[in-house]
Amino acid sequence: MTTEAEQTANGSRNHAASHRVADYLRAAILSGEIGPGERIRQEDVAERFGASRLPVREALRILEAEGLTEHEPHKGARVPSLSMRDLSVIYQIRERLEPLALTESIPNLSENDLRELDRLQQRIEADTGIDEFLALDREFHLMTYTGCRVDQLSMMVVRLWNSTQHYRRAFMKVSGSGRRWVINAEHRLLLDAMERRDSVDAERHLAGHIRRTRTELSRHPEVFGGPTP
Amino acid sequence: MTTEAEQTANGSRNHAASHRVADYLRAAILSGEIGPGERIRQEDVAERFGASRLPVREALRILEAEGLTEHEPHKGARVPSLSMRDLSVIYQIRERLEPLALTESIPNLSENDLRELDRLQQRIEADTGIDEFLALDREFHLMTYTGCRVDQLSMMVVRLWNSTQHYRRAFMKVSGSGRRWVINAEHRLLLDAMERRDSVDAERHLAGHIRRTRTELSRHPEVFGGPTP
DNA sequence: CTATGCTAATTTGGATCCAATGTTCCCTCG
DNA sequence: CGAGGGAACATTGGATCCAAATTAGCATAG
Repeated sequence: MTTEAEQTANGSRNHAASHRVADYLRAAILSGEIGPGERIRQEDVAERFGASRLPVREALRILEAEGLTEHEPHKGARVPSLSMRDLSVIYQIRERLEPLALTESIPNLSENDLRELDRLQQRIEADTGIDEFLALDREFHLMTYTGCRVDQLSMMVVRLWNSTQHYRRAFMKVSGSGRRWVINAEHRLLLDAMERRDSVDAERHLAGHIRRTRTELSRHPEVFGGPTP
Repeated sequence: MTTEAEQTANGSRNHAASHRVADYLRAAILSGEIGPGERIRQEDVAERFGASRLPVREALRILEAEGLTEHEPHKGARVPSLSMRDLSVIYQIRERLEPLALTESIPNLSENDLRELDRLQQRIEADTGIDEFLALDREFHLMTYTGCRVDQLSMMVVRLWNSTQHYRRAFMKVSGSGRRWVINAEHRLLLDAMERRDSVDAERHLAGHIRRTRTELSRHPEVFGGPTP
């Protein structure tokens, strides 16, 4: 599962233009280049992408179905803003879904995958900037689900990550780096359980990891004030 | 939550043509008119719908993102076939997600909603044909989630129902009507817990209901052989 | 008689053009 | 001076046209 493939939120290597545009826009939204509430004009995208508006329109329909954009007839597309309640429920969904994905994945992970996860965690523990941390953390978690062979489940998980990416960044910026220490410990416990192929234990650690993040997040309502003026 | 609105899998009353076509195709797939493995030709749909191919193309992108169709460049769209494992995992997802949606929903349900649910259950208990039963059962369950105000969660639930609709029909046809008795009892227990606003109990009954259906389903592998020759 | 390769027809993908709707800005009237 | 209306502009939605790719059918050679 390459980073590129993850972004597409589906395993198919469908490289029609609509999908390339969708990937481009998805990346722009995930990177924060396009923030919540911001509008997306079809012609701008078409021009920047060097194509006509048609593939852009199809791409916007895809993103709409993924929940990454909202549409109003004759008004266009914008990135939706989430409320604290929305975000909290999304974390509750993750808390129930991702352990399942993990259990589905663990039997299919190779020893090599596990070594790669270990290397990733070492890079996470190095003192990097926030953006690099976010990217690595995302890569780490999604990689633990690499072995999950059920497309619909992996897709759902990736989409949950996608729709919260912006708020995760805002959260990291205000919550300080004290949490990184906790996160690393939790990752280590998770990795240990995975190396023992102990699904039950791994599920428990993962659910706790997500639940604690949600709790911490709920203490920072200022995350919602900043980027949507 | 009207039946029509449910089908769209999102609360927005976005009645652009692409969405009307998407609704039309979705209904055709759910009703079994278009079965797994079957191909969808753009021009056919456009003609039958009295529009050009463009809205159809956008609609197909939407359905693709919803997992209701697969696409290959220059080959077109088809309804994907699910394996027994896929279906089983989808039921495991439902077993974890729907109880959450129920808990989110229960506090927001009016007394009137509950009475309506009761009437629905009475209609389910009447001895109807399979297709009517499937429609009513779907309406019943989705109605229990009416109070869930988190779009992403309701959307996920509806899509899980959508992607399994065809196999649920096939299952009912082979499993005989003995199960209906069990289903009715489980629905009654669920309704009772909901009327007491006991989320914990309701979650337990719902999870059990879904789990037992999955178990029963796994005893009927012939469901996958029939409709996809 | 079968297999392979070429050609023609079908179907999807993309671009441009036109129509419908929404928005903005300015002018006029109270 | 402010509010309301209208016209010009900007943006999205839909239809038709053309190009690219795949598939199917046929002919020919082994």
